Amino acid sequence: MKTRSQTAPKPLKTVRLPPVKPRPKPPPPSRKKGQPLVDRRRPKKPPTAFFYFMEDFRKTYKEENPSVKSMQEVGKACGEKWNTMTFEERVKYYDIATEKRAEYEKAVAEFDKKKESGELSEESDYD
DNA sequence: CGAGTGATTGTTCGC
DNA sequence: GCGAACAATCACTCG
Repeated sequence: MKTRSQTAPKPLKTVRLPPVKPRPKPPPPSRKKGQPLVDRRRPKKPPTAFFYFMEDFRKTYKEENPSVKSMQEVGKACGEKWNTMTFEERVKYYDIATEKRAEYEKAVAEFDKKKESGELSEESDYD
């Protein structure tokens, strides 16, 4: 047990995320044709540690509460559990999220590169 | 039949 | 520094 660095889990460095606010044109999810829409536009924001936790929590919750239908209740349960979780447990998810963000950063760099190349000049046409 | 809604926290950007 | 907005999930609901 080395020093329990119970400090706030924020070893995250500021990564340059592309502006997600100005959504020029949200691609219709109905477009099942062709490749996943992830390749069409900028990579979406990676899920946060909380979401990774929810991903696992979801299954457990559904198994213990098969009567639950909407995610709203699960979301609440997740938030409550998340707050009761210990720092060490949360760190596990933080670590995943951090790693994922690194990959995302890379994806953005590549995406930007392609954009300049002209491959993704624009959404010429979904079809 | 299609797309939005709702609830949770985390992360990031703009000013 | 704060506010706004978006990330996944999935039954339900409106037009």
